[in-house]
Amino acid sequence: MKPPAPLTDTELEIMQVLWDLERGTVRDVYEILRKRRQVAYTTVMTMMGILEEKGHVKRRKEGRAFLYTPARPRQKVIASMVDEFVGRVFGGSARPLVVGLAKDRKLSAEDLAEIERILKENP
Amino acid sequence: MKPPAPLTDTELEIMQVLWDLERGTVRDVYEILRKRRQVAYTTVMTMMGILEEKGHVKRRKEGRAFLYTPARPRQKVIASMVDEFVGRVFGGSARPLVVGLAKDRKLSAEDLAEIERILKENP
DNA sequence: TCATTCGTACTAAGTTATTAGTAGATACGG
DNA sequence: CCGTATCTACTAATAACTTAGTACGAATGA
Repeated sequence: MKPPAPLTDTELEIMQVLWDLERGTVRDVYEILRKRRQVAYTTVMTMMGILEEKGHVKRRKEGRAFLYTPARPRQKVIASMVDEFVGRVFGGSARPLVVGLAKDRKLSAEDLAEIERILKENP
Repeated sequence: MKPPAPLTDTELEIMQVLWDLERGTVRDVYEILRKRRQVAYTTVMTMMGILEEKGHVKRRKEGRAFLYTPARPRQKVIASMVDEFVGRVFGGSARPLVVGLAKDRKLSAEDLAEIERILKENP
């Protein structure tokens, strides 16, 4: 059960759609993606095939087409992406990340309150 | 003055060394890098040449070799990497990022206090 | 002087990611 | 039944990234 290879940009883009849908066919994903940017149906299909090979999604036949479902919950995958990012960019410490966000005014007082609430709740 | 293309992994690795050193030759960077992992001198040189082409570093002749200096401060570059990451992974909102960090206990009460202090100081 | 060291420029190979086209099977509408 | 649409599998082309080798000039030192 080792975690799959990290998601590339396009892979992530498709996974986000799939997490939102919870499940979907190539066509489902394609129809959503094409609203944002030009992309070919077969491109989406290729990418979803790759996601399946890499273990990011499971698929089963559903009528004529495959129905794809995320293999791991969004939260877990995103968390490991954050870990990787923090490791690579900040040497593993989240503190300079949030400090930087605060200095650049990317965090509000409400965000702060929310963090405080979470830290209190999960002691 | 457009910001250069985003840093790739190896580029970032070298930039981190260069920001730490403030300036350095290929050999300086090479000697530090090779302590962490196997790498060829010419590989480091190639990468630093690419960093120069991309505008991430400046260089000038210093005796026989080139002396490289970062073109932009670490803080700015890292901040735009964070922006890109937050945009790509969290749709642009820093809140779910820090909330996730808090839930995963990657933030301490001290970190929280530091954020609070910064938000108060920069109103 | 002459071999060695150091540094650069140039070249190249291997990998991965991304995008999409083609061919063929299957289903479906009329 | 036949043409069209849909879906998959396979193939391909391009680009970027990473790594490192080769060639050659300049300096060094014995």
